[in-house]
Amino acid sequence: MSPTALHDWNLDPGEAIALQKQLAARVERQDRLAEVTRIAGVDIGFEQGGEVTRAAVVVLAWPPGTDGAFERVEQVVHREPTRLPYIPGLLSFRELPAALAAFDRLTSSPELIMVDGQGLAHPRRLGVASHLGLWLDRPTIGIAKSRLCGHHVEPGNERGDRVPLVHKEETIGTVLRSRSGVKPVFVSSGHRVSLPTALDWVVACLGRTKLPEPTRMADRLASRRTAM
DNA sequence: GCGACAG
DNA sequence: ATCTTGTCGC
Repeated sequence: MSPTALHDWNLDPGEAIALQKQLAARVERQDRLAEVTRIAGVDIGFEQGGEVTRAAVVVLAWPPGTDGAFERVEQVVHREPTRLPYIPGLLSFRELPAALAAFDRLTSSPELIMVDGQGLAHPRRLGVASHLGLWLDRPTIGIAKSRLCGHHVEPGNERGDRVPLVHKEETIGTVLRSRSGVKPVFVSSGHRVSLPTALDWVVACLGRTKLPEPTRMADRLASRRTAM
């Protein structure tokens, strides 16, 4: 475990859940981000039938060019043996070790990080985006392609339409129709970014695609076999 | 006890 | 997440 590490990663489910409850109290839900000039996108993919975990981090320059295109400043792909199976609610324990190794190899310092997965929209308010933000002590936003917990009505069918995601009397995120006619995405605060601000950034990074550019590019790097 | 369940 | 071709629609 590194000097700045919050905890060890070799925990059984019971210990992991207890740890999440402790860490959740340390997640900052208010805005506390520096001026943004670099935005990172993170995603994890698997190879060899799941035996190998592949973490991808892409850093884009902000703002995009006049043509709307984002300049790719840096990218890192890290592979390592998969350590745990997927357990709903404990995703970060399976994916973060590889993601952190990828960040260790990153030379640039993005002021904002967008993660493929939930942030506060988690049963114990510690989705992978929040967990990563806490560990790196950096602002993060969670963008998931499906729901983990909470309830919501169906958002309008036009790009930009949104409805709140509520869990136990609390608004934990926003269900956003990022592209008309396509399944909505679930946006939530990760760490040091409020929900309104998180939504602003996601919308600002949206092309004509469903996913914002940072995670969309990380997605391709993590899932495709071809070098990009 | 019976469902639900990020990636 | 991943296994996988063609096909429907803007």
